[in-house]
Amino acid sequence: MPYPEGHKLKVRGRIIDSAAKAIRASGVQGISVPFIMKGAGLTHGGFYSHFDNKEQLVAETCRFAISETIALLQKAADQEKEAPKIHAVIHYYLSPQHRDQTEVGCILPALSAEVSRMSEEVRQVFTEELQRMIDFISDLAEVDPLTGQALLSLMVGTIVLARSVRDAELSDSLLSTGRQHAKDLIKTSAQS
Amino acid sequence: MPYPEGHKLKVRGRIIDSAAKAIRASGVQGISVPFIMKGAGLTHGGFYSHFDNKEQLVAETCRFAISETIALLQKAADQEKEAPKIHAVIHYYLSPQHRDQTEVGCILPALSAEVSRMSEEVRQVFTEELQRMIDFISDLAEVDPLTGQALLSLMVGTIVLARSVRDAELSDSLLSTGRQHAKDLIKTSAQS
DNA sequence: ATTATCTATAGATCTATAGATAATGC
DNA sequence: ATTATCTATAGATCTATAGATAATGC
Repeated sequence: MPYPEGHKLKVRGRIIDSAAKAIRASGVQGISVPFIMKGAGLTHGGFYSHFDNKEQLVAETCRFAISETIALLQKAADQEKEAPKIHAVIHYYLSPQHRDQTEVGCILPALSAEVSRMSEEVRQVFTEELQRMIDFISDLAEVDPLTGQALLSLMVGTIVLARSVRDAELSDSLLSTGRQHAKDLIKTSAQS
Repeated sequence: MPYPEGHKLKVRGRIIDSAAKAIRASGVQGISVPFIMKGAGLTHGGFYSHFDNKEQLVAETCRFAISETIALLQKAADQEKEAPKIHAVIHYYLSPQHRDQTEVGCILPALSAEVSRMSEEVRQVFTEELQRMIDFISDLAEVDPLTGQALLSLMVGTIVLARSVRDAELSDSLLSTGRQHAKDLIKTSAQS
């Protein structure tokens, strides 16, 4: 057997890693296979021995990136000692840092619109990962899954809009209002 | 003077009209100048006598499309006789119809992510139009502009996610939960 | 000896431009 | 006579493939 055990799998991981950054930063249609491969330290010709096509890479990248995001949110929650853990997640998600670092941020605000227009396969993966995200949020906030859905919708919509405006003040305002109403949303649902 | 008065302006309008549909359906990077021109009944060569480049068309299309959306929402509000007018807007925006008809729907869920990565000029136009949308929503809901921002974030995020999932039940659930929480959000803010 | 990766390239786009042609008002 | 639109094309991409080369384990 040439090459060390698991060599190809590691390289495959590097390609997904490169794709995850590039795609979040520039969108699926905004990056090319050669660009992703360059980011993994390879040339474009080898790509097709790892993936059938670009779409398959996108699907795997979505799965990978959501896991990464959930891990980061979990870490933020674990570090919170006083306030409710969900507040730490809300502050992390709706922070200027998360808004400004698209390439390592959540894929939901970055890719949802584009995924809507992609193949059933990609949308299927996206759906499963979105569901995991909803479950994670609902559990942490100790609310029913429906409230979790609304909370996630609010957070995703806030980041989407905060990223698109060319007005620092408005963008910051969208974030802070989003944080406030996200917390209110949980409180209101607890009362009913 | 050859050609009737205002002929070129009318054709320009037809190009923007075609672009507005195509871009919302497939994204800025998902459509080509030839495709847009074909939709306006023209060939691609003439495009550059109407616009400097594709970006300029996108900017003008954003301006046009938001006006169109505000007009539609205003119409929905005007038709409501019993419930608060903002409820009619919420139901219109978060309807399965709006989710399914991307090409004539609001550009905010369709284009925000892509606009984030475009030129300052496009983002400037987008910002101004987003502000008009926030003002429209706040006025109609009779809430402060900040609450209007959160309400719009929730509505945009809900449509973005509802469009991306391949699971009719989950998608419908996102919409109905979004409607419920949008109304709650207004009620809660009225109390404070 | 085997297989991952590289080089080279086919074929299909895309944006943008230049110059020819067609459609109008005078 | 003037100008909007069309045809043709340059130059730069992009995805995907085929076959050559390089890197490893035996």
